Amino acid sequence: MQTKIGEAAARGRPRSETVRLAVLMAVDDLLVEEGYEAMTMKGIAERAGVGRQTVYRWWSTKAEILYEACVVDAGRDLAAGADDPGDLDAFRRRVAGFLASTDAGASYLALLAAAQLDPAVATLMRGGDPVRAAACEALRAAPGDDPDDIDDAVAALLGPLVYAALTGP
Amino acid sequence: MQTKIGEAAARGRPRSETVRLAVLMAVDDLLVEEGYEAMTMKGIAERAGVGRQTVYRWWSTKAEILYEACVVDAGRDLAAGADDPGDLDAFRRRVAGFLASTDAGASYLALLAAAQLDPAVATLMRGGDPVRAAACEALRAAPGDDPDDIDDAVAALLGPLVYAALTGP
Amino acid sequence: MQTKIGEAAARGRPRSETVRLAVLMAVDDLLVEEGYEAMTMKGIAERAGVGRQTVYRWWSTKAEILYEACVVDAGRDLAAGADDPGDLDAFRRRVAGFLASTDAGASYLALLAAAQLDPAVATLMRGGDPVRAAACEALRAAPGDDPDDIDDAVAALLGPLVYAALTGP
Amino acid sequence: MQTKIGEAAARGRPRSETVRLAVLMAVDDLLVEEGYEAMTMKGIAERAGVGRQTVYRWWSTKAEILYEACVVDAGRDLAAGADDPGDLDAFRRRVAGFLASTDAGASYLALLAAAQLDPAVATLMRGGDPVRAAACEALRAAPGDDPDDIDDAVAALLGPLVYAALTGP
DNA sequence: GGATAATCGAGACGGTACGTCTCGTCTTCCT
DNA sequence: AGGAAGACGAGACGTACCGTCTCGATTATCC
Repeated sequence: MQTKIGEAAARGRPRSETVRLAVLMAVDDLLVEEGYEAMTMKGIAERAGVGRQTVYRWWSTKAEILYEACVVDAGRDLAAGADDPGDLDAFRRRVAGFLASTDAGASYLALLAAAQLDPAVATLMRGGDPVRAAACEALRAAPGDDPDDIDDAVAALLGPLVYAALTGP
Repeated sequence: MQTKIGEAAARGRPRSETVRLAVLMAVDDLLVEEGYEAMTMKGIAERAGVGRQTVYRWWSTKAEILYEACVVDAGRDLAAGADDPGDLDAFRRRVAGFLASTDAGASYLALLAAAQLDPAVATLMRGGDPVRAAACEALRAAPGDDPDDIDDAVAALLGPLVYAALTGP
Repeated sequence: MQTKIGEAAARGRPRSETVRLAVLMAVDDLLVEEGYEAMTMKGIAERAGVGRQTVYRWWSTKAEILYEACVVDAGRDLAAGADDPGDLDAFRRRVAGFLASTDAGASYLALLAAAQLDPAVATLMRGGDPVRAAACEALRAAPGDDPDDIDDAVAALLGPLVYAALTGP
Repeated sequence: MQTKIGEAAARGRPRSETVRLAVLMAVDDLLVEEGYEAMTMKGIAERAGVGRQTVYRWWSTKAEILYEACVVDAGRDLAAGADDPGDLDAFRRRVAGFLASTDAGASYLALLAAAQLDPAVATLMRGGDPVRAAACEALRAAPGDDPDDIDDAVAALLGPLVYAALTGP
């Protein structure tokens, strides 16, 4: 197998995909078992059976790892049905299910909360919030006049769902 | 009269109100200056000019301190206007201003987020959420039929406001 | 009851002899039970059933308390037999028994050690070492020419006994 | 050949000899400057320019560090002359000089005292007392009949010297 | 096929917050 | 005034995790 034309030749041992997946799974598991606050870089490395430096080589913080683990699954879980692109009520039900019942939903809520407490995480989430992106798309596809302020519309659509998930049991 | 009847005589040196206020103010200041995540019990004690053990004697975690600092101000800032008890739009504006512009609002958002990441904080907030309490009261006073599910009604009322505050700038 | 003529009238509540004895007994007990290092002012006060400030009012350190508890008993235990003032072998046996078998002996060894580690205790012991005093008296009463250097003579007399007690089981 | 047969391959970063020596020197210095009682694990780490955890990784207590610093030097300082193996008076002079004038001698006296106050230190010293070991060897080499009780002989030999050093200026 | 280079597991390193302990002082009420 | 109770500022305790570093071992590409 050859390297793609135009790519710098990758010298040295290539990154282990096994390690990447082991870390992402470890983060998912630990979030459920211990919660975000109790989760540590040390614990993640040990759970994944991986050296600590190896984790730091590819991610800077636990939030970054969780974000990567989250976006992969969020696309799948959220766009799952993809029933009627214009049905906002169906989208609402899908988001509610995502937040309440999936690992990726729990990760997303944790990241949303962490972004509130740590500016570094806020920067991470600012650009690529997968749920917000899905909401924007659903709003665009929905019939009716485009709202004046997209932010208000998203808040009206997602706000009650997210609030219920945050304060719910 | 020296001590109230039925009250145990207070033995030993009484708790210093000065210290209590210094700690609450320190927490308010540090939350604004450094953020919740960077705030530490050590830092709070030093900022308040108080021994570390003295802080631990009265509060277990920074969340507990912040909660006490928050509820005191929340009642004042939130119920301030109290213009028309039945005007939900006025209540919405008041909450939006509280979340966006007051120290107590910032504390409240931080606690809401921290509750998502730390089960201990969740327990703390479960019982006495001052904003939720105000929302329940506003809903009760508003004209119109009482909603079937109070939780849904609160989510519809506060959700967009809180979501906007969480994801806003 | 009246105050003695020529003495300043003792105003206020007089010092409680009960408290003094309770503290001295507590120190003796705690030395045996927990050892000198583990003994604390707080622990002494609690064991004696006495306020902490009350202990500090009359003594500055645990060494001072132990010293007072020691000298009272040392005189009794050491001069007990008082058989033949000139018999150095009898004195040796008496000292060995004192160091090995009495509470006051244990206290004395602890103070001797503490003096080595803490200059404040060293100052305390410099002046009034009860065992050294007894040894000097025994040497003076013994027949034979007075030694040139009293320090050497005391070291020759007490050294082996103290060393054995220090390193013994 | 890379690793000796039967030896486990040393994994991870090897222990820093620089750190070990820095800590031992810091202990020696602090004992002289501040005394044993005032010496703290925190202070040792700071003086050595070393993390606190690094000290705890290799030693449990300040006594353990001092012991390691002491035995290294004691062997050198004590067996230095080694003039006539059978000359007990020469040995006495060597020990007296060791106790009075060397850092290792001061460390030894501090450990001897600490062993009296703290059972953990006593256990540490019980096995490997370097001065006692030297004394046993000197006695064995000395002409004359072997004593009935080695403990008595050591006490007679070292007792006066140690006692003088303990109570001296 | 040997040199080069980046990855991996392991773990020591300096640093810092944790929550607990005792210190010695203080402030209150009670006797 | 003495004494018991207990809050106070201060600071060391031993532990945990932080992020960095330095090892030996492994696994790829390049010459």
